[in-house]
Amino acid sequence: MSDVNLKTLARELNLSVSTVSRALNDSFEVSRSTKKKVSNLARQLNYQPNPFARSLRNKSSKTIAVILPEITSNFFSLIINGIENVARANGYHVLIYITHESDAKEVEYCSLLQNGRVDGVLMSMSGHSGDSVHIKSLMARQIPVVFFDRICEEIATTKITTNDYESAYQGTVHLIRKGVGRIAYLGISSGHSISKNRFQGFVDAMKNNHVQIDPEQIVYCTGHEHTDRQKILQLLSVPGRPNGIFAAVEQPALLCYEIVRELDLSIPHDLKLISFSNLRTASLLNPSLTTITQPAFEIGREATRILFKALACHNAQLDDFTIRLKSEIIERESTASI
Amino acid sequence: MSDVNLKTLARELNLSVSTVSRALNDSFEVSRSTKKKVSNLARQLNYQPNPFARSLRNKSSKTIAVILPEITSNFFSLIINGIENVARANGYHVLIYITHESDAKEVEYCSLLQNGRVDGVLMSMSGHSGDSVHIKSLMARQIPVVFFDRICEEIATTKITTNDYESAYQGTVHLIRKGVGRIAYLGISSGHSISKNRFQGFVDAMKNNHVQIDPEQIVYCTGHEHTDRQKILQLLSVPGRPNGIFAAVEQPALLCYEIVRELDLSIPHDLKLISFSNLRTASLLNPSLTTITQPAFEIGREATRILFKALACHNAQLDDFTIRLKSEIIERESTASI
DNA sequence: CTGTTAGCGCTTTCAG
DNA sequence: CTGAAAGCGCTAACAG
Repeated sequence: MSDVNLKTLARELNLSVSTVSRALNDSFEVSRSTKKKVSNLARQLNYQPNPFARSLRNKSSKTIAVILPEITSNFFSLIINGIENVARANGYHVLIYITHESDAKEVEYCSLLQNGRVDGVLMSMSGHSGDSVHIKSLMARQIPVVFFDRICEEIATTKITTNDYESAYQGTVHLIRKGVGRIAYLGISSGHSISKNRFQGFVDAMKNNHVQIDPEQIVYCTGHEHTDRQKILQLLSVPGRPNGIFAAVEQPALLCYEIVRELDLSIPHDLKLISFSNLRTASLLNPSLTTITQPAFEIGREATRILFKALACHNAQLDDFTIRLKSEIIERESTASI
Repeated sequence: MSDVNLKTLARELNLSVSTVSRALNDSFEVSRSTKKKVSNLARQLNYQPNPFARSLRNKSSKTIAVILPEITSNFFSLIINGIENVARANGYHVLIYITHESDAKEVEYCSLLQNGRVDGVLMSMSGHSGDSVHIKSLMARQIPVVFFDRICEEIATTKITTNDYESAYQGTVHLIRKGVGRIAYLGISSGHSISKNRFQGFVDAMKNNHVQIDPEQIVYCTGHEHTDRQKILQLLSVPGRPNGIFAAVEQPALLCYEIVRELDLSIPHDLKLISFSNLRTASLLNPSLTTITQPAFEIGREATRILFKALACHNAQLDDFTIRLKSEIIERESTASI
């Protein structure tokens, strides 16, 4: 660590520490000429204020935390990109915490942030438990929290997510319009509002279009590849197997696609797929894998903007409302089959 | 921010601040009973030490920074995953800075870190300029820097990367063994050691196997999709076009694959591809897209471990050497054509 | 075993 | 316009 601090500068210039501080902070009450002298020397010695002394004094860290379940999906890394983008533009630093879908880690990280390490938190819940005292306790300490994507409905704050119900509905209709009669649902088992909304969108679309839902063809994946593979294999191996699949999450969709290849089904002729996905390469994967793509970068940016608005107003209470950005249904044109 | 601090605890328990501090730090010189009392109250009031006061005092932040060119590729997000993994296991926090391939931002971020905000830095150079004073200045201030992937050879510190020369060599041989006669090289224009090593591996493999290199078929992409598309189109449109492509970077390979689809070439029969890639979905993309896959997660972990070793020894100087983890050549089995 | 005190580097009254 | 001094919350001598 450098030993260039205010005292160094003050000594060198025969000024007091406070004057130097004021000069660097561009205070009204310091002469133009001293300001010049100070800032010149500061630049020359490459002075950087000690962030901890400053945070300690100002009770503000110019740092925010992102807590999210994973990072190796394109969706979340795009979100981080958006967050970093806005944060840097505001001179803020970004701490990253990955829960790997563990509730316990989420609690641990929240507790780590209880004492001012960050001015605010952006969070996508791993929370399968539905418990949220750790978050409430964070907010009780005046640390604003904004949710993105996997929001927590029971907490009164601002939430950014997508129009999951509508896009699931539209996506299902999309399959139905293609004349697909036996549509399976591929989701993951979790109590997230997101899963619920997507499932409801699927169900309503089916009902409103008088397509029957076969309970056997509603598959909840676990995230364990082996188990999920069995489930999907079974789904696709029986005689009355589906000829369309609506996947509410990306990972099972990819697994499904792999299995389809192994079973040597002909896509898209025997099976049409639509999936929530932010894979940039989805278009390369298969012409029939129509995607419901969420505006990830924009989600990250918007959540961060909202957080900063609160921070700017001396931690003004965040209003309790949900912004739903629109997902886009992207259909591949090609009809090549594999 | 919470107002539970050492003073609060001390007042409540009729102890001095220093005793409370010692008790919480599990010092030798405090009785078992007071330790109990203190830690009980601390837990009860959910006491969290103020990180800034601590950092200011200890001159250590328990935080590291990751500076890297981008995050939305699977490769880099896997690396971050590895970094976070080791950092958290050591009780460290992780700050993220994305340069978006901009040298200026890299310089800016390094300067932000000059004054103790972090104890160490993990870095993958965007540096196209080859300039590295900003990094030297960081190290001059006793902040250890470990490079990963895009290392900076002229800086004397530890570097973690992969055996790029060897795997490029092997990859090329792989194509040659398949009987491919006209092999194009797809890279990006940059002075990175990585690019150089991969290119050299390609060249040497070609020479040693007496396959001629056609200068027309060495294409350097820019990262601008439109330009790159033109270049690749041209490469594939001429009569004596290549029947094999060695891609030293993932992005041009994907672009290439897209174009191939548009041109309706038959893969793998008319064109065999091999590419450096960490796409988890590469196997789904195409059976012929053999990949050279870098151990990204392990790169992240190893770099972080090495950094911590230095931090543990009171910022012991990091030795100047390069660790080269092995990439894996993964060939898809299927022979289906698109 | 415990308390007193000084000081990390900074900002901000309060006095000139 | 500038300086002296206090204090943010913590740790670590030093003294009992």
